[in-house]
Amino acid sequence: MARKTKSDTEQTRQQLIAAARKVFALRGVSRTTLAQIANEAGVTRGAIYWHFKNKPDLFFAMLEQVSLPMIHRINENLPAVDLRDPLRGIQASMHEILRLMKEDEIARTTFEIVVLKCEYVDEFASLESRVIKTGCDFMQTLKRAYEEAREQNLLRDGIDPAQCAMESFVFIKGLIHLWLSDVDGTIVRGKAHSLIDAHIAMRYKQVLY
Amino acid sequence: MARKTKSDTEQTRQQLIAAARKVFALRGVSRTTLAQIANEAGVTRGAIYWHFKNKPDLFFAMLEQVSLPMIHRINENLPAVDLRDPLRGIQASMHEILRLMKEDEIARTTFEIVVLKCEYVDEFASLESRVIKTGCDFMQTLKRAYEEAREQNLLRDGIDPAQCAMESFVFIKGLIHLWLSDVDGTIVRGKAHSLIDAHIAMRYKQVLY
DNA sequence: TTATATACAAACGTGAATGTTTGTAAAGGA
DNA sequence: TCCTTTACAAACATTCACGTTTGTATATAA
Repeated sequence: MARKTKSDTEQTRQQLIAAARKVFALRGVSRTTLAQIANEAGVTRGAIYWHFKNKPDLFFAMLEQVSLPMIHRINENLPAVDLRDPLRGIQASMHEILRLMKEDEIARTTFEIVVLKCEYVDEFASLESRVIKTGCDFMQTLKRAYEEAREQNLLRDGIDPAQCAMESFVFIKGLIHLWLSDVDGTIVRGKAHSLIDAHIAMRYKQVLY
Repeated sequence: MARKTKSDTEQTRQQLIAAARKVFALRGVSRTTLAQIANEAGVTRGAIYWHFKNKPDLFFAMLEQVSLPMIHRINENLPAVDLRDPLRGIQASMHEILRLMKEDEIARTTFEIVVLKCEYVDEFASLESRVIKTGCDFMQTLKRAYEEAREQNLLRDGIDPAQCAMESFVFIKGLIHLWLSDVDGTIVRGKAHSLIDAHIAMRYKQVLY
């Protein structure tokens, strides 16, 4: 077979990842065969075994493509938006997550696979701890923002920043799951943004709107 | 082979369901083979094919065993606990869910499978809509409780009962997922109950504790 | 008591996915 | 120009899970 140039090679790799994402989302990770992925990418299994060790390896390569830039984009919204009001930063960060899932098809599909089309066992069990760890980092950032809000006397009395941060994390976790499950968009998707606003509004000392 | 009496037959069926639950939780639904389940139950695959059509059929039978009584137990806590304070009813219902997951191993394992060890595709895609539907019912009940709370002037100003109900549903969904993911219990499990209390407290007109 | 249906066990056949090996045409270096 | 390596395709061998069929001992009904 015709050997490709270096950029062609990388393109094949990217096509394989894209094909894997598509088939994973359609058939689920376990039920997806490497032949299906190869077929979707217009190559044979030989190409997969050249670029990746096996299915889990391809799976994690697919994750890498989105996880790192995503974490960065979400965190950068947190502190910077409005230094005088950290709650707005949290709010913006949450809206950004939703925006990503709506507009970025790659991110959305990847989320979908991680949440609904993957079983957390054996080689994939490590994914669980990775997700948890990322969540903890996010929670820490949230906590700092809430502490800052309290110092600025914005936070409602009797609210503990750490607990509040965890509750926000639980909230966004649940929201993501429900948003993804609500495929026809009749239950959650239409109201998700205003839900975030309500979630944040409840934390203010006085309700502003 | 020795034919069993009627009660023995039902016992075999229950053993198969218990074995399926155990192996599903360990290996994930897709990777679990019927031979593994039969082996765990101390029978052969012949017994499985006698009692169930195939793996999905066994899977849904396993769900039936817990879903119906569970829904009932959770809902019964909602309105009745304290008619003078519906928010306490919501709170009690949420605590009851946690209690179930902690103390009822069958319920916990089943939750674990549904949340972490199952891919929502093909025959199992219908499970997603079932979960969603159950959630919507729960949300409706929550909404009525919040409306009642508002009529009794317990609810904080500016809170919309429908939105508040959805946020509570999102909260409990996220909490269940994180509780299950937090296997070593260092992050969420120890604080889950107080998180619920904080979630409810934030909805009161004045913070009581 | 005999016949039949029950509740499985055991064996069979089949397809299909995996990992590996072999083949091969072209790219890139010397 | 020639050789080596690359980037796959294609073929192979093996395992394995599934569904089906057949066998069989025994409860139960007649």
